[in-house]
Amino acid sequence: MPEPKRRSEKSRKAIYDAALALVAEIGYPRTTIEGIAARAGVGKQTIYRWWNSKADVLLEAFLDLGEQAEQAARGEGAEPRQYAIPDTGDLAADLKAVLRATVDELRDPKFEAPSRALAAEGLVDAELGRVFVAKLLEPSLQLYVDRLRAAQKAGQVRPEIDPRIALELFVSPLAQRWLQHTAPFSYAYTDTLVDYALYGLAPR
Amino acid sequence: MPEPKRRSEKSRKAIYDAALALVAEIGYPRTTIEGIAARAGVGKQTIYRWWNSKADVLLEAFLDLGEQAEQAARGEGAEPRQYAIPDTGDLAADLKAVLRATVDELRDPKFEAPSRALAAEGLVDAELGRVFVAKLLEPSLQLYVDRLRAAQKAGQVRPEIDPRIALELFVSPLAQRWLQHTAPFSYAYTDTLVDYALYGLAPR
Amino acid sequence: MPEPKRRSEKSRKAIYDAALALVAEIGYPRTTIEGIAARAGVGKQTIYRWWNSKADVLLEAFLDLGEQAEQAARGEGAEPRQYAIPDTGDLAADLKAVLRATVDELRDPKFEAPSRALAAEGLVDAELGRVFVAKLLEPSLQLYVDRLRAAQKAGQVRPEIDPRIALELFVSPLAQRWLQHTAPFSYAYTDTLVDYALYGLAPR
Amino acid sequence: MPEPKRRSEKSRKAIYDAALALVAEIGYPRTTIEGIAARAGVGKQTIYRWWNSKADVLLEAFLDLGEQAEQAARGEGAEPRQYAIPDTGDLAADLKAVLRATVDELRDPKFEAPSRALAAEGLVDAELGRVFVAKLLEPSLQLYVDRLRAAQKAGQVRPEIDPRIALELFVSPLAQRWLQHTAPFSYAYTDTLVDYALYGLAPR
DNA sequence: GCCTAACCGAGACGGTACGTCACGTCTTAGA
DNA sequence: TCTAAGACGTGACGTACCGTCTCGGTTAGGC
Repeated sequence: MPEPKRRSEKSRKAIYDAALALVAEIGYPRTTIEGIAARAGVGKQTIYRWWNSKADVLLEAFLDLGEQAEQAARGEGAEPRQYAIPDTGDLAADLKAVLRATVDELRDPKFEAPSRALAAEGLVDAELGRVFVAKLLEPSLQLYVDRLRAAQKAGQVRPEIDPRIALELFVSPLAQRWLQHTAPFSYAYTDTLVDYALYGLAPR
Repeated sequence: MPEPKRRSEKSRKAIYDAALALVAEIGYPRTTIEGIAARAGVGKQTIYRWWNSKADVLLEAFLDLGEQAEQAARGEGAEPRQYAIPDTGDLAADLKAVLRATVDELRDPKFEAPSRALAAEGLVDAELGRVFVAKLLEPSLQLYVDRLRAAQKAGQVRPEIDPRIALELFVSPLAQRWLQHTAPFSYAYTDTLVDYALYGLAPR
Repeated sequence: MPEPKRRSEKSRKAIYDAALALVAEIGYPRTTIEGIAARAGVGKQTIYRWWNSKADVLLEAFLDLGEQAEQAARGEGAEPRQYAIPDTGDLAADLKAVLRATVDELRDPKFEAPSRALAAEGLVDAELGRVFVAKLLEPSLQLYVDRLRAAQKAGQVRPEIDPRIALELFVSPLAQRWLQHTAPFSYAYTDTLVDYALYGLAPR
Repeated sequence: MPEPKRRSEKSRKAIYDAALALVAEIGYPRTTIEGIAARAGVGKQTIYRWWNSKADVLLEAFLDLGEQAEQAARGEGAEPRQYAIPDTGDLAADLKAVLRATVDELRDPKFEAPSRALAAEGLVDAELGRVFVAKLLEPSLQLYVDRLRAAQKAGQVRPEIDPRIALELFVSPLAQRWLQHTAPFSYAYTDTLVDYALYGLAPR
């Protein structure tokens, strides 16, 4: 039970950097705790003192990366609620815009390696999966819930629809194509998903 | 390089059995090639001669399991095309029935451990992922394509709909809930997915 | 490369003991590094960290055995130069006595297995052979050189004789009989060697 | 229990060649039975059928090499008893000549690698050692016995001398210097050995 | 402003599994 | 019918990391 007050901030950052760099460079499976420690110029014990596994390290590093990005964004723009889904009144357009942005983000190689690795590890390591979903996935999904509820109020979505399920109609297909490379994804694809989801497959 | 004609069928089966059993008993990460070899009563080299990795072994073992199951089914029933989606004329009912069956199957612990492990490994190992998708995923998805095309002919699905994308509206959400435990799944859930997908979120 | 200061003395001793015991029990060829590690309760890496080969381990173990024996002898006797050849004035008698003692020593099964193994390995592994000769053989031979030089001063050996060559006349035959079992050896044999060497084969 | 009548002569020769070549090229320890079989273009079983170990193969190959050399010599010269020690009446000169020839032979790299390897293996493998000594060593030594007995009859060696021991005075030192590299050897050295042995170390 | 307890880097340790090599046995295709 | 080819179970190799454990040194908090 270490004393967080004495914790070295410099080492913590160095470990995050080393972990992210190694996963990007050589992939998650070949990234080792010894490698992270060596790259960070840190003793192995310093890692074992504060984390339980390399997945743990990477998860925190990735969360930290997100926070930094958020703070950077918060810093320049005056807008405090950066990460909400826009509401122009046109639900289809708003969803398409957000999904297109998501496509761009998923293609950023900087995010791809660690998030794919964490997703994979989360499938097998239940505890990590729980944290991964709670910390990274659900907050994003909640934004869709909010936007869909607004759309319900505006009469653009049927009132009996459960937004938490509804969002999966377009989010999960994109996630699956990304994670499993089942098929390529593009703006056209996400646009189509939104149209299909909103207007259904059956003739109207 | 090795000569497949001289391959020992007994060893191959024993390796399949051992791999599946170990993954089920102690989980994929703690399953080792040495462990599989020992359990199968086989030399390590016999595994390395025919497979590249433990994921490879497990994938083939799982495919073999599927083939055996299929042959068993083919044996008792007279029906040669066992694995098609039924077509009663009622698309919604047919899809709901198939998804309910899928829910049951995904809950079978015998299938859960290896398929979850393979899915996870496929996310990170591109080559394995490709094979996983091609051999296990796509054949199943093709059945939905067929059924949706039939529905289009019957006028129950709009003709401009792309069935390969349409099927993702209900298949991917289920897959994601199963893989990532983002939320529980049930018959009610899959029924809802089918309804949402067929009739859309927007008011009709 | 490793830091000798942090070296575990306990492990080192345990490895020496295990190596000597195994060579004595099952013979050198069937002694393995894994076996030594297991017997010593030590990780294989701890052996590979400090030695290059099992021959290396055994050589050091054997040298250590000699040092211990020497220290034990030094401890009880007051004589610091324990290992010189006695000089009673009678060269023939002195040499015979030493060679008889050597015969006894070579028959000690505790020394036989490792030293025979090291000698054999040294024939084939040049580097090991060099060390074997320098650390084990030459120091002993030097004692003969000293004794023969004293004999030269006393007029018992012709002054033009090279002691380093002369000693081989009785040492090498004994060594060869021991190593290659070309013929049995006994006190009578070594006595004969000394007589032949001192007085020559030709009539006087 | 194989049937020697059906044995393939071509394979036998090919195995000898391969074994000698490999030992010369990569050394005895890195020579393997699989390597010999591959090099000889022969199945492993063909080796295991006729020999017990790689030392066995090498020993026979080496003996065969000697026989070939002998037959070649016998072929050109008319002299049937090629390998006796000459008797010019001058024992010292005869021995010096033979030892000089031996020095030359020991320096021949073609013989060095296999004979050194066999000697080493013979130290540790008792059965092989026995055969090595009986087949290779003793016949040569017997020639010295014969020559020394002749010298005794001629009054050049004291009658009470045991020739089998006497020969070791000059043969063993040379053997040891060669095998163990304890010191270099030269014509001067072997000449010296003969002089010391014949006339003794003590003043006459 | 000093003391001292903690964290720090470094890395040796007992282990486990890796992927490779060679062993000696056994089976098979083809000459 | 014999042989080359080589797959098989076995076991050791030498390496890579695991997670634990010391070791000095440094560093910051409470006295």
